[in-house]
Amino acid sequence: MAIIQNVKGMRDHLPTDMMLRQYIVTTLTRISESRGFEPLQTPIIEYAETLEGKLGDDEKLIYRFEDHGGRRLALRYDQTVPLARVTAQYAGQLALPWRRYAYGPSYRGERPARGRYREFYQFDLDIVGSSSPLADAEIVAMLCEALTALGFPDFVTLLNHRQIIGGIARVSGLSEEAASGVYRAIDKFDKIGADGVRAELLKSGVDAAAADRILNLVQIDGAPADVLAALEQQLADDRRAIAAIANLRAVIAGLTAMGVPASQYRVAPRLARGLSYYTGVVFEAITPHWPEGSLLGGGRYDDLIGLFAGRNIPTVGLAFGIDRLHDVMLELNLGPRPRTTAVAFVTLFGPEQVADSLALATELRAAGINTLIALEPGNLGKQFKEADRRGVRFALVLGPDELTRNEVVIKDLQRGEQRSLPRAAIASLLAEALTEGK
RNA sequence: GUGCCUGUAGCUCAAUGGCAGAGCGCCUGACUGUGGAUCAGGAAGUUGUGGGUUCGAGCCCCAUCAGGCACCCCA
Repeated sequence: MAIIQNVKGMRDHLPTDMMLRQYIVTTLTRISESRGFEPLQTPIIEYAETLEGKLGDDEKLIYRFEDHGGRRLALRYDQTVPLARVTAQYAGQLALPWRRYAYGPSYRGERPARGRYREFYQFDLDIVGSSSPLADAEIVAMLCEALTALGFPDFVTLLNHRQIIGGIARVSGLSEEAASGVYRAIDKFDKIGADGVRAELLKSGVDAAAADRILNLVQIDGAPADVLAALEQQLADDRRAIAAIANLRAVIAGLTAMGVPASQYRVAPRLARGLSYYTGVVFEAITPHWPEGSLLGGGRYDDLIGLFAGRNIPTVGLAFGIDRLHDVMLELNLGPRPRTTAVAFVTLFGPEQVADSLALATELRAAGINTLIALEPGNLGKQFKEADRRGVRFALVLGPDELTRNEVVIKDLQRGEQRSLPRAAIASLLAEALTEGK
């Protein structure tokens, strides 16, 4: 007996969901290509060794297996490590800086929950081979542009820099080793609050004075310029943090020059982000409608590609979580909700009219109108019902009367209006209705 | 990976340990050149799966699978 069930954490995406998902991907693709980003696709399967050693603790979530030839393989954990591999492998062919986008599934053997799946789709944007703050700004600007285009009413992009967090840890007298526990604790600030973070810090061995200092710094809030000025004062002794603050200032200047509204981003010293390969600017977008975590996030990782390439290739990138974007858009009722891909439904009046009706459908498709045909001639009521149920807006009838007059009956099932028009006029009328609908 | 909650028709959910039901959806017809509304009828279930307790289990117990929540972590 066959098992009729999805593998844990793996989902089917039925047409209704797919149409919204494709809208999201199409929107992101358009934004990417408008800035000259180029598409890349890599295999879902990599050598396990390629993925190992880049992810820290998360490595235990990698799906590993052996193929028929005894090779140690793994399903990709994200699209960033494969990008690093490609950049190193095709170093001679890729002109840097290189802007690349990629869309596809990745796999993590986590316990599934809402918005968290073992197979999940990401849309990645990266600028490979530039350390310019304008590269960081461009990625963040695209993030804001994308969420705006998708119709998100109230998202905020939180910005921070790894060396600001590092500086906070260092001026609080913590070692590099203790710092990672600090990152994890402060990253939870929005979830567990100041007291919760304090408790976590104490638990991970930070003394009370240092914990208070950290909490103090991490809670600095306000306009980006003010936050950075306050941090500059507090972290004056830490050269790396000061450089990071200057870097963030340059990024923000870029955002302003690129026309990103100031309401769409904030500097948040408490933002840490988990992935261990980030080295510079980090950011994530949050919305009150998704308390479970970030919608998407990214940052600068200047060392990762070097592990493959053998030379330093600074890179900044971003990953949209398509599954989460889709789930939130469903809840907020954002984006279009087509029920079908077809605009017109050509009925089959009777066996004698099949050939003419199919020819009509071909004409419409040639004119760019997505057209569905009935498969059983006769019983128009049933055919109209099918068109309506499918959510196709226009039903067309080519019966004996219409054929002698060289006309077509077109019924707008949405409005309930029906007209008989010259056959030649149908395509342009449908095309018109299409553009009006947008 | 740990703890807790849930699983009944396609969907949303009822059913004190005692005959498995409703609404929506679906199919047929009223309506052989027209969908939606209305009316009439119909199909639909191994109660996630496998064991156990009981005269009797959708309900209680054990296991297992899947989903959700909190940890952990992250998209």
